[in-house]
Amino acid sequence: MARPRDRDKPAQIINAAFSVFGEIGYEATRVSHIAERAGISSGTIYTYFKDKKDLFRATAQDRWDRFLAQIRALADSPQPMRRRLESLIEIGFTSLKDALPLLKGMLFESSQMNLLQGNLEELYALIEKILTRGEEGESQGNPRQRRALIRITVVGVLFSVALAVPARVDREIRSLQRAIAVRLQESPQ
Amino acid sequence: MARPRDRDKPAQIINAAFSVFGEIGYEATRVSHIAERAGISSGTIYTYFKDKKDLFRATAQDRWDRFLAQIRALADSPQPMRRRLESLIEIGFTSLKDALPLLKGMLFESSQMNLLQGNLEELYALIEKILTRGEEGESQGNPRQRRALIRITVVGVLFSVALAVPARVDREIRSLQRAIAVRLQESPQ
Amino acid sequence: MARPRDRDKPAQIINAAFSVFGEIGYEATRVSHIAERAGISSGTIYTYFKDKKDLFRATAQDRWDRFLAQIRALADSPQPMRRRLESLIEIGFTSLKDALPLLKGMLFESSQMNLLQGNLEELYALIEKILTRGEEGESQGNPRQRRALIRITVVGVLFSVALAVPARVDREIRSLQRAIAVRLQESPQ
Amino acid sequence: MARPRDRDKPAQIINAAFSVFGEIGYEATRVSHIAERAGISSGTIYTYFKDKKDLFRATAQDRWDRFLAQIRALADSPQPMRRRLESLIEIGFTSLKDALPLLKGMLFESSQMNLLQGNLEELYALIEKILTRGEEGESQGNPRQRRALIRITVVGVLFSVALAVPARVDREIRSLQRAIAVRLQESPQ
DNA sequence: TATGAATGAGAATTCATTCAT
DNA sequence: TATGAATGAATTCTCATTCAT
Repeated sequence: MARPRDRDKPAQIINAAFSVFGEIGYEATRVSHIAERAGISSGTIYTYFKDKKDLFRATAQDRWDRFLAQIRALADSPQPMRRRLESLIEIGFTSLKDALPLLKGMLFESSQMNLLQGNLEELYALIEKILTRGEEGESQGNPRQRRALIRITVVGVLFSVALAVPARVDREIRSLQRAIAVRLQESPQ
Repeated sequence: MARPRDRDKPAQIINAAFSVFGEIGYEATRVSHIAERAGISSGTIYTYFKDKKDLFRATAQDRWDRFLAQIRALADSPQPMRRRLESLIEIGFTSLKDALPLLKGMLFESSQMNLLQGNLEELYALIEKILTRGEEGESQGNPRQRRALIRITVVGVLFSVALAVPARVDREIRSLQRAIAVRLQESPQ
Repeated sequence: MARPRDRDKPAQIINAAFSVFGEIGYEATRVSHIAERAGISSGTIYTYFKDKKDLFRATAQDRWDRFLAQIRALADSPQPMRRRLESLIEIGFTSLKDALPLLKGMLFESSQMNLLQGNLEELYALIEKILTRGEEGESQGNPRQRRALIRITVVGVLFSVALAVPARVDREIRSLQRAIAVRLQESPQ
Repeated sequence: MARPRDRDKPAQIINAAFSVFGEIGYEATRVSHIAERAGISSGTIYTYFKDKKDLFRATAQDRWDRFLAQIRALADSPQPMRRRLESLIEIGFTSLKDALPLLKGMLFESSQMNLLQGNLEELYALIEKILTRGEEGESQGNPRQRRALIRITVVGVLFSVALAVPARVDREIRSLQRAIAVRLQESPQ
């Protein structure tokens, strides 16, 4: 039962980092502030993370991993297409809302862009898989074009929400979600 | 009698700022570096701009103004719809490529988001005008939805390109441009 | 009649300097601010004065010269002693009031004055207590006057010593100490 | 577990500050110089003091507190009046000598002191002349002492007025003027 | 002479990181 | 391991002074 004393400490730090980075952004965030919120001393952070940048990376990765795990499961699920699409939208927007602080506060730093880029690539691939699996027989237009539209849509949704002023975030999410849902139904896609 | 206030100096500074901010981002940019690239002393910058933030704002605004001027002209042009659409895509992607350093290096700072947001609002409105003018008679689906799709598409293109690694920027632009063009032709829009 | 064009310019500058230095102190005064108040450009000041310090010196000297001219005249006047004393006090206090801004604004670090002031108040009170305690029965002249004399003496000693050149500090202290001691013994105080 | 917060560090810093401020004045003092003299890094100063001004205030207050503690004890001591007076003078001058650097270096613009000093010398001489001319026959006490009293009085009046808050300047002038006038009439001078 | 745009040295302060305890 | 005091590098902006006009 006795879990090693500090098994949870990194997670604890990451949670604190997530909220602080999310609230005020990478540059404005003080390591000491994260430590305070995690209920530890700032020195301790350096036991688990190389430096502030590393902590950020770990924090962002942690959230992406959770999100992609869901999408991956979906990509492999035996559900029929239409259901998969609905789930994709559902999961996507829910996760987005959840991870929004991170996206807003942290990813708008040029130094962090690469991080985002890598994760998006995997997401694009998963979505493409979701959208095409089971329809292999039928050529649905140019695949390059399909991929480009996926990219535009994913990125467009992501950053539209990220750019929204806090008071309008929920409304924006609903609005975009509806538009996407409608488009998917319309298109032969 | 004194050296006359150089009318080009602000532009000269803004150009230097544009390139430096664009290359390494707002936070990493040193005012002294901008001065150096502009071939002036750093103190001179403060003759024309209140502080670093003000210089950034002026730089970003300068590029947006050029871009929106083109889009505005287009929105008012008497060309037929199809031609307007082509121009929109043409101008949009050309300008985007031009302003990319700014977008990449500068706008990914949470403090700068508001700036972007305001400018985008006007762009959305202009694009909507371009897409709907002359077709007033026909109700083209839900206007809210149309606006949401415009937002997604504009933001999606903008940030997809911004996120692309430098070596792939041109390819990405071409790819997205083609996808958008095709979609416009397909949709009854 | 045609007075050389700029005969008055130095005086004009000095008057502006007097008022600005007097209002906000030497350090806080900007050369450009003096120029502005004098209605000239800041560069012009350097035609007449070597630098800011020199301008200050000239300004202070100008006022002292006016003041000392009066005192000098008095010292040479054939009036009887009592009349001379009255004039001395009259002139002295009138001039002091006139030159006060200079004294206040320039010779102190204005920002630090409050600090000194507060502490001195307590010191005055303590000294008064020391001088009067146990003699409550006997009214020793006007208490206001006593307090004024305490202030003059404390401040006089303090700043006389502070003004002494380092090599003379000890001598000055001894000299003042002896004078005070003698006075205390003489006065019924 | 961490290096315990050094209880003497603030005092150590204050002592260094006292000497540096005292030697070259507030404005000329560099925080880095104080740190160097205290044998610490400049950053450490900001662990204990908010900023340079706060450090100055603390330094000045520290010395005043020591001084006033002595005077306070004296005010409450059961000694007979004459003894108290002697102690007052003794303590006052000893403390003054001790705190002199602070007074000198901080409360003046050190650069301006010489200016004032030179002018005062002439004023002292003139006043002495006014007070003694025509009375040459009669030896009026010790001339050194007379000069010392003149100095104390002139400087005392000057700086008392300079220290007064603006709203009280007129009242202070009247009060001091009256006290001086009365004293001159009383003394056989 | 006068102007005022340009210069550029100069300094306080912050905060990620280290390391003595 | 945890702590948090200490470190010290690093950067913006001001403003006295210069000098091209």
